[in-house]
Amino acid sequence: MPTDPRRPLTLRDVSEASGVSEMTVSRVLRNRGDVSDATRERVLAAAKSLGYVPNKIAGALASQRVNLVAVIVPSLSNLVFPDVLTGISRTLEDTGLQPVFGVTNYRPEREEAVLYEMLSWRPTGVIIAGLEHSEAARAMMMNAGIPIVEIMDVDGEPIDSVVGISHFRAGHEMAKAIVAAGYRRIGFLGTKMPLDHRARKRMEGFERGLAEAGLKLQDREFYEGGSALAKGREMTAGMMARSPDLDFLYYSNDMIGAGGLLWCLEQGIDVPGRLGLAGFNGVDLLEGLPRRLATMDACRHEIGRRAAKLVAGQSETGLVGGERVELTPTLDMGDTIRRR
Amino acid sequence: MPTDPRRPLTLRDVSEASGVSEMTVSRVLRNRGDVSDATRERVLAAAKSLGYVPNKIAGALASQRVNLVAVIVPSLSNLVFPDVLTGISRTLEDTGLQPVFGVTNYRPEREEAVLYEMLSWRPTGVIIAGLEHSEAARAMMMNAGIPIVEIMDVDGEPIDSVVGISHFRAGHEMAKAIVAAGYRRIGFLGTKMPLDHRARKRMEGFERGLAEAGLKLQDREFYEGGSALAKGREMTAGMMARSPDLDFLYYSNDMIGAGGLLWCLEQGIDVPGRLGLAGFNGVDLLEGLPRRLATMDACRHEIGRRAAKLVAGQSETGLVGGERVELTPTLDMGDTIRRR
DNA sequence: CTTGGCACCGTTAGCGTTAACATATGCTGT
DNA sequence: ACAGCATATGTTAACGCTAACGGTGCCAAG
Repeated sequence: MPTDPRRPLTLRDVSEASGVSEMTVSRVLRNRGDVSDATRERVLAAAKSLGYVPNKIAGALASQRVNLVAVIVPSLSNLVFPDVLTGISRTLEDTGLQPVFGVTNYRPEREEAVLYEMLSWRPTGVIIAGLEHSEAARAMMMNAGIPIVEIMDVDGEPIDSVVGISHFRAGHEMAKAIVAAGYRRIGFLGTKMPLDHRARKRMEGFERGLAEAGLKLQDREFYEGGSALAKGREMTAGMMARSPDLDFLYYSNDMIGAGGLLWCLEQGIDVPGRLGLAGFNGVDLLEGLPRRLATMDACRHEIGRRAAKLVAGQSETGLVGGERVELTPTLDMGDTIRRR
Repeated sequence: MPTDPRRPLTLRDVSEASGVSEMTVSRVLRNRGDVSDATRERVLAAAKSLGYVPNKIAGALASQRVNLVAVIVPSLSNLVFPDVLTGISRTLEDTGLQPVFGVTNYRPEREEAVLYEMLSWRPTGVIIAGLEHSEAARAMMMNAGIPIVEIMDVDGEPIDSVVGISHFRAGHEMAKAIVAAGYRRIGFLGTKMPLDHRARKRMEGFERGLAEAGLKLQDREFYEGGSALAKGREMTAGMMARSPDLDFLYYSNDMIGAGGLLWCLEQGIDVPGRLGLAGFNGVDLLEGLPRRLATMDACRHEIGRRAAKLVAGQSETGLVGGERVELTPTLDMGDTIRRR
């Protein structure tokens, strides 16, 4: 542990070193109120030479203001979230607000714990993934008296503001596009995560879309754990062996879709003629595959950006609180859905 | 913004509601000191019904203890960091410590700002990527009087503890393996990031390894921005057009390596016979490619885990501070380096 | 010369919690 | 019965900072 020579530095040390009151030092360090240039210089020099770092704990307590924004996401392995966080981080960069991330691993009790912990730091706002929370979590957010922005998903009752896409509609649109392209015997491959509500809603929307065309899923399979690309391969092989007459596979994310695509190409299957494929997310990581997988953009950066703007009070609609921002995911037909 | 009915709740509200002193409430909520079961019940019930959430700002100020750990990384787009953060997050989960993430975008001035901001919350420890920091940043960490753990890289002078791998050595080992496999005309493809010190060190180690065998790089190319997979493709095509006699390509990360691999396979190039390929990172995301790219594991989870243990004071060596943990990346020859 | 205003800086009183100590109550053993 | 101790609760004084307000000196206008 590096040097901790004397007791921790306080404003008083800087004030003594520069011969002014603590209040003046505080003013200088926060750029607030009038201070002559001469004293400002002196104070800054003293602070620097001492290596003083303000104590925001005390500052926040005294001023009742905290520049932290709590950001709660289920996972960092799912490629979607790092992107959202990046959007948030970038947008907050020049607002004086600082994001504080917490991860729940898709576990409601973890979410509750992380939320409690974060609220106890009295952040300026909360950005949290999803609309499904425990009763206690909802109650905490309702009572916090700060802006709450639920992100990713708009299918449900928000606590305050919400920024996201309709996953139900995303699935629904995809189903319509697939049916319109003439595919009829459709299989679904997804994750075995009862708590991933967005994946569930996409599938529900998808099935609804099929139903409207008088169709239903011919086969489905779910996986958990392991590398998505490899799983996509395996599951595709398995499903095509089991249901060889399928003419379309809808994957719940791009990674398993890419695995499936690679497998099909190796097998010499005619994609998209004999078999169509689609994923979800618009993971640009995957640009550069032999063929562009059909997908739907989840608007990850934009979600992060808009959510951050909302907590920063820079709403693009001028409203305050209770805002609903539904973004529209664009369908990218790629090279794996045939054009008629 | 959700209801903010009355003024914010404090310990006093809970104490009045339960008919005991604030101190007793505080004791109950922290599980510290003796409280009779009867009062404990009463206090908990009151706190719950009021929806009280403790104010850690005040608590931290009074107790001079903060359960936050500052975690500073350059980026979240680079697949490596989400993995490290996941390791940290998981390890800290049952220590009562809470990670607080900050992102610098590889910009030293950003790093300095984020660090200053985070230190001003007086965290219990700091986990920060890399060994290269501005003078001011180093000074801040030296004076913070808390455990500092620099991660990812061990090639340099740590401030306090360090957990990582030697990127120089990683490059060096890879060069030796490639040479041993009989390749002689070698090209390098990497990122154009002067501030990505680890990539730089890998390349230096790599060149040294070649030099020791009397070889040098025949060609090199650097990219920035864009999708890594697509870039890998493009750059590989470009380089092979320019230097058709190359017999090995070393990529600074697995994503561009994968792009290159896909391109080679499409071109019908004999990999690894005619042309060998290798990347870096051991991104398990990529398991499932038609062929397994040779790579070197960066020990991402383990780095996160060990670093978290260190700030949590659970050093695996029993030492306190100033610890150096060098992990050994394992070389995975995959299917893209020929075996003799 | 006064008056008012402005620029600059200091004083006072908390912010909500906890450490440390003080007090009250019951119980044990002799 | 009463010291002696453990258990259970209360009281007081910080923690380091900032909001709010109060001076002081100086200058321009009346």
